[in-house]
Amino acid sequence: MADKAADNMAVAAGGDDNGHGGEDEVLEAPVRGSADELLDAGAHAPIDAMRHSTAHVMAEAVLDLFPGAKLGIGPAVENGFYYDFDLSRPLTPDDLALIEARMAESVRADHPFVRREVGFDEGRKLEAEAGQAFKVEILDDLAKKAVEAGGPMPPVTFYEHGPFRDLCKGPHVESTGRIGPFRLLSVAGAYWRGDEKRPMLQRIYGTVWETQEQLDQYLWRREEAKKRDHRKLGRELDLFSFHDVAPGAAFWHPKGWRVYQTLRNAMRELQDRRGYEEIYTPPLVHQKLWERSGHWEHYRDGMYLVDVEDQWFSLKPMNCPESSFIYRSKLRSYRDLPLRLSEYGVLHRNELSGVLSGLTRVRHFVTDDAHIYVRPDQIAAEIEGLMGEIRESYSWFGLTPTLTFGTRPDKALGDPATWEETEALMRGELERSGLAYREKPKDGAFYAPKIDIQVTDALGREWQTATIQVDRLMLPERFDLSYIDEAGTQQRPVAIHRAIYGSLERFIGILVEHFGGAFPLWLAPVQAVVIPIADRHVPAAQELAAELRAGGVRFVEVDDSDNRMQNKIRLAQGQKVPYMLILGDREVEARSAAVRKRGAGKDVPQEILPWAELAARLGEEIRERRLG
RNA sequence: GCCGACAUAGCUCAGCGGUAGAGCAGCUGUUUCGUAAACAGCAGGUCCUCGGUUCAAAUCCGAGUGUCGGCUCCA
Repeated sequence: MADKAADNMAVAAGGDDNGHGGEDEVLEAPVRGSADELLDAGAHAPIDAMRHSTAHVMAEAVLDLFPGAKLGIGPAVENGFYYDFDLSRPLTPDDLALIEARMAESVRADHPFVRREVGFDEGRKLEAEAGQAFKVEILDDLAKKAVEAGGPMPPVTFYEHGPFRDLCKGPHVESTGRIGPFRLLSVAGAYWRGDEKRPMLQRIYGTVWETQEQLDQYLWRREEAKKRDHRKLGRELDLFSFHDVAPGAAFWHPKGWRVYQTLRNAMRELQDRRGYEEIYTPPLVHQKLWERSGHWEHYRDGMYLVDVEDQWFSLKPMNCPESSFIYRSKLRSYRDLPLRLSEYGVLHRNELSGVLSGLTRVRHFVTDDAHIYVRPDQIAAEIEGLMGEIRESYSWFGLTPTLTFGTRPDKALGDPATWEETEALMRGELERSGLAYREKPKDGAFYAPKIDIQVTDALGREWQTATIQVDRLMLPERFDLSYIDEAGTQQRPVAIHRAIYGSLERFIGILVEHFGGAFPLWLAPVQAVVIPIADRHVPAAQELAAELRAGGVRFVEVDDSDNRMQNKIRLAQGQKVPYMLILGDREVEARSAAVRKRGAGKDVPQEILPWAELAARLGEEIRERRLG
């Protein structure tokens, strides 16, 4: 923990993670895999008791099939359970089927779960004799804790069913027969106690539910999530690709880049309205800047270094230090504030190879970053403005943001009274914003309280997008920022780090999955396809396309292939194009088009609209960023 | 980075010691068609890379790279 805190202390201006991939600086992370946590398998809700019981049954099956297997821990988790094992060989998917079959036998046998409590020494002896080294370790930790607390040795509880016994706090279902329909899902490596220095165990994940219907529903949701996987849709919709010559960096295809630009332009339009000014600073920056910001000392491993004439430069992992150079490029008056500098800077972070994943975890990305320099008395008003920006921009996607307010951690820098003052301001604005928020005490950055933005997508999955931090210390102090107040004296400004989308890459990944590739008209890379029924209708189709473009529908295609109309419809459908406009003799004659709208059911009567009206309607739908 | 799995045509996949296959997409030709796949032909591959075993390797072994599922990390 101490090391971790030290790292964070040194991050200096580096505070704004701005939502790239994730999380915050955890100063007070719970000790993972602590003995208490290990024993208390999280089985509190009734369904969790069943999930945890299923984990026991799975351990029984594994022990049966792999004599000598050592058991790690096996808690209930969201939607299911897992159990960690140390086995003589790697598991294969075929093994899962075998284990499942063996589990089914145990369920049929309907063994009762029996709780047994013994003295500490006897319990430890039982596990030691069984060769369960990990369990012994858990017990020794418990004993150590008891000694430290000056208390007596705790008793040890086991749960037994049939031939199987496990160190466990419970609770469990009555008997194995009470276990509902289950399915083993996957095998993965997991460090013992989450510590990369400890042995790697094999973790089997499974899911179990009260009813077959619930299991089917869950498996369906998994399938649906797979179908919406942005990596798959990105290929199918020709949005982007990845190549081994640049791991962790997307190659944006024309259609993907349309989405990217549309998204960025929407934010630029909002920022113009809100008085932001856009800047651009160099991506390659000298070592001395990173020394000053603290990155050099503590994040060098995560930075891409470039040797230029025997001097070290780094591709920037964040924008804020450079933003401060522009702030300091001239003397600032209190009248200049708030100064809102936005930047779509190209950032590089050398993420570990194993964590890369599509657009959601990349090494090269761009954030809709901004640094807002304000006087202390302007903080509240600025936050209020930011809350409005968040509410508005997320409404473009039909997403409801949830905010998480992280307050002063124990190891915070600076004066607690100042912290409390800032927090009170922020809390007040959170309340007033009407947005849903939860407070996570002590979850702020060590130099600034922060607000994280999360969204829940159409499948109910939560994603972290961006972060707002009210920084009165790091950027202002480390980079010695000042302004001249009414009295002519130097004052420190406050720097608000903020992003709304966070990483554009990640945000597009989320949107692709949220919409399942069916982007609303304003965001769609192909907004309309004009489908001439026969070749003789092609010239009219071109005319219609031109009229639509003139009306503000930028991305219109004419399918003049010699496919039959049916196939053209099928292809456009597969590309999830919002509007198909079909032209045959009747329509050309009347200068109209048959409108086939994406998602409209068969029972909806088809509209035939004049070209001019179509252009006007679609143009309006785009300008208003309607969701369709 | 760690554990495991995977890598064959643009895509989805089959082949698993004996000179590389399908469907879709592509190209060419025919077809000009009324709301989710017209017909025919052609072309397309250092079987991820490097090394090894073997008379013979897409296939077996090793290393590397990338991807996927997790773990750890995430300024």
